[in-house]
Amino acid sequence: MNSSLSQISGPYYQVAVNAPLKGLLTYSAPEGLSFERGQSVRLPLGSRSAQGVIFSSSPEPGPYEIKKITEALDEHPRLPESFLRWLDWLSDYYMHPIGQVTSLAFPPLKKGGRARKAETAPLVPQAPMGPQKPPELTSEQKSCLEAIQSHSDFQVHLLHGVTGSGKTEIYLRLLEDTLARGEPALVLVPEISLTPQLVARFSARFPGQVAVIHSHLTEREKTNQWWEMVDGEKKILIGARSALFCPLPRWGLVILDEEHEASFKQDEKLRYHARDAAIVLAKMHNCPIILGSATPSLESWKNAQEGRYLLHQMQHRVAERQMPQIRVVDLRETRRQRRDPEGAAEAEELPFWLSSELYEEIEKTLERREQVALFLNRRGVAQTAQCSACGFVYECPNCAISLTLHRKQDLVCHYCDYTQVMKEDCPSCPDGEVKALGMGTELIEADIARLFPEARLARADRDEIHSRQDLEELIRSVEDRQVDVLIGTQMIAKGLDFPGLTLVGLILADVGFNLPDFRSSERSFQLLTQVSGRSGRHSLERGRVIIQTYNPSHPSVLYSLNNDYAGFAEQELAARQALSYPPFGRLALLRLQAQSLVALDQASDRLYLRAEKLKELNKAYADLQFLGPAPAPLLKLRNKYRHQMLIKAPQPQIIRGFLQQLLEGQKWLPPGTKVQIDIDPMNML
DNA sequence: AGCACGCCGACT
DNA sequence: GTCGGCGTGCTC
Repeated sequence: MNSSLSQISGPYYQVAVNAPLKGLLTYSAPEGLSFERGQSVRLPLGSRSAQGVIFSSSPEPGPYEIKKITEALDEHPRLPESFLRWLDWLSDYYMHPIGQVTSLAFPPLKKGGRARKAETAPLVPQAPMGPQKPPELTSEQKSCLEAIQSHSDFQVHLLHGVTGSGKTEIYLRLLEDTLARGEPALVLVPEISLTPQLVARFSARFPGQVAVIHSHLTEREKTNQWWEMVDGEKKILIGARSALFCPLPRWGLVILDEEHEASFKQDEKLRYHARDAAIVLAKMHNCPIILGSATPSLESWKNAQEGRYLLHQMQHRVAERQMPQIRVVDLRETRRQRRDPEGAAEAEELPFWLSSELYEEIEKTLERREQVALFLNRRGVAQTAQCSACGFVYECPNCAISLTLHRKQDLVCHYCDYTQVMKEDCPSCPDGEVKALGMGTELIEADIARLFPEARLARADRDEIHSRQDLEELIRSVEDRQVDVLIGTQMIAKGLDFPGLTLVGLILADVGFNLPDFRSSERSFQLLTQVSGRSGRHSLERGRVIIQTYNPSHPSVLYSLNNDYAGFAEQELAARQALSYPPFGRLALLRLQAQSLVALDQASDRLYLRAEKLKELNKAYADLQFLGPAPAPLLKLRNKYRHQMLIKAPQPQIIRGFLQQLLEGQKWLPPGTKVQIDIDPMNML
């Protein structure tokens, strides 16, 4: 589209208003005033005052009683044409009200605007090392960089580099080019890896040019960073997915690191995928976008294989550091040996979750005064607590899942944080006793403390690490070698880079192998690869990784053992194709929610009948399949019952058309029920 | 999302 | 008799 679109002339204007309304609302202009597309205005809405953005104009008022726009909000930037088209795309693709999508392009603090309070501490950490000279590039890095640099227009580049291959240095070089052209750039990373270390590395190279936006900043801090980018005072915006909505004056380059991360998908309100949204944003603004990962999502990998994205690969670590040596320990074998009378002595000594192989490696590593990290993707001391007589399990009253046992007999729901105290006498049978089953990070910590009393331990999980500051402190103490053994969930599996870390143990790779989700295999492979990648990133000596599992022949284990991403992708893509799961075909999830099961069942029945009829009557839906509605894997979550319907089709437009017709006129919905739509869902629970 | 309207329980 | 609980419905 062209700039003539912004030359709109009233007298009536269609405005995207911050309210959950399907379309735009029509307003008139105050006498003598006219507006442009993309301009922000304040207007009356019902009995209150709201903000909106002008999208178009019309000569006719339409069949409503028209109200008058109050005033133009001139301190806000006029949103560029390409940005407005991107907002429109988001609203349409994710089926979310345009006004609510548009409201995300405002700074969090509406009042006060640019007026800034002096910041107490600099948000962008100063690099402790001071300005640094760029390191020499490896030949792999050089050729990737040159291949990317040869495109100045829109192009999706998939940068596939093994852990430690120096992807960040490529980003920095590309940002140098962008800055030299005087253009701003956007760098998106998963919230969890948005640590001061990462920001410091960028700001060391580009002092005074970097702004950050993430969820742990106060509204005032976010607003200040927002304005510094919008006003062009800073040129590089590093942020979590919400930074996409900062209306920069231009977009010269978009970088999205760890592109496979599921956390790029927002799981509430506007359920957008930051990767897909960023690609469309780059396309609208005709600028290149770099997707980086050691384990690309299968969606991106297929796009690269088929030539829609340009693939750039780096298969070696920098400075001739070797990939870690990975050993798989078969826990079935460990258990068999310990049942054997001759192995009984060992069984006395070692906790059930610790193989002698891992134990010995921990011992050797500690003797060398190097660091160990142990990962287990599960918090608490036990998975659950169960009565040995009647099988009773404590369940969360809000979420219908079993509670996890933490220390001091606290039972905690990991979905809603409900807590209660466990009583050892079984509440449901006269003489039963409730005992811990399974394990979690707290148990690992207690056992390691007993086995290695000299070692200094630290635990990183959501029970220990509540704030960004907690995480910073933990990272610093590991960097300063105040910690010998770090025990954690995946919170520490990603992006962290500790020079002294030479042994990584994955306690139980199997957690997650068999979740009711077609992506569980891909997620396991990613986790195994990311976790192993933490080991020996800086030592000349080869890092070591021990993976404990009951499924040593699981493809995720076998392929990550050989560092064979391409092999894994090939077999996993074949499996997906057989079931027409993404990236072959598209999915959407329609979720029904209600306080009562009666209302929910009624809603489900009506939805099913409507879906049947719609599919029958419309040839366009011949290739579309819908499954359910059926109880969601978590039927009850946060005190709401949930049913869901999974919709599969070859193209996303088919699904959207179907959903639009299916939900038309929500009169059929029983009172008290709500519908939620998730396009391209990542979380099927 | 807000905000008003409206219809039932326990309070000065 | 009113104050206020939050279910329901609308916003150009």
